[in-house]
Amino acid sequence: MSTILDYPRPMTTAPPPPTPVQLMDGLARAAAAYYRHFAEVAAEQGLTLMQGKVLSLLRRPMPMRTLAELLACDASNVTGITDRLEARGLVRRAVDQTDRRVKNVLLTEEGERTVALIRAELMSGLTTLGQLDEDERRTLHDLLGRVFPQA
Amino acid sequence: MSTILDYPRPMTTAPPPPTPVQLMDGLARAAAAYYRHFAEVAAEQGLTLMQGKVLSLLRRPMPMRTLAELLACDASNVTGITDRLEARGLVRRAVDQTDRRVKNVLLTEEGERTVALIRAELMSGLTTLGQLDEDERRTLHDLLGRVFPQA
DNA sequence: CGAGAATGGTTGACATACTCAACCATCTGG
DNA sequence: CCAGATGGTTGAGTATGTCAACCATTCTCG
Repeated sequence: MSTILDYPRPMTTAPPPPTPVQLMDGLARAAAAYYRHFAEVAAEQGLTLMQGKVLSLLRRPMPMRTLAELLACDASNVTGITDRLEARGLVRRAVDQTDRRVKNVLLTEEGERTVALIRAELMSGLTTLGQLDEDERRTLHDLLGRVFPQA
Repeated sequence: MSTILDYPRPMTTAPPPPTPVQLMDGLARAAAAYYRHFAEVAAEQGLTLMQGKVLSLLRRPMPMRTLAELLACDASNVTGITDRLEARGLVRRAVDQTDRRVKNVLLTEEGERTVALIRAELMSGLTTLGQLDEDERRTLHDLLGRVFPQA
């Protein structure tokens, strides 16, 4: 059909580049799909999306305030989420010894187990990731890092 | 053999490919950053993340049920969100003529204006996207499409 | 046709997420 | 030592989210 619109391009068939709008749509779809998957995985452990997020962030203990910044939400919100996680025995508050205002949140054994399950299920559910070869994984990682720079 | 999809790098230093875990982390960071940005843009219009999401989905009128599927949430949830959007005059319910059970949600003029602002601000805020060249945009779009296939 | 099942949407009850203002405890800098 | 900054909690209020129960309409099939 599209015989007329051709213009000189490399011998390999290069599809037309996506418009910025299409790219933005792609990002939106990807982000939505990621969180849909994450929410499902968290739900398997009886957790909400946010509870799963917090557990995932706790690779190392960190103050409530830091969690609030990472989640981009109010500190009082973190209080509530942490309350519920603590009530389930997945998390613990430990008063910081150098600054007694600070409460460090850390995973309990049970919390470690749960987050390990979540991570495993998160990976095994995204089978498409495993279908990328090394170059593609490197490229995707690099491009995402450039579009969404660290911090 | 896919020479055009590679971007230039010195032959000697091929950075190590990211581990699956690192890649998953990259996806998590990107998704979080995307929604943080989206939420900020929506907030500029006095809207929540979900309200902004719904407006963005309404490129064309669609039944409540379809919205619920796209948002991956319960239909009764969509009722609430639509109620609030309708109360602000951004959206309207129209009974479908072929199936009178169905209510199609559509943007009002005001809703169109608002979503246009959101889209514009969403783009102009992500300046990093504009810094990718054509090949990189094509590659990113392609890889995202493969990791998160359309429906 | 007509009775029952299926579907789209709303309502009500309830848990969670989220923000804001007010507040206490602790720390920090003159 | 005191005034202000900082970390966290509480309380009020709204939004989001699920579930069960419920109409209205449509579909299925005897």
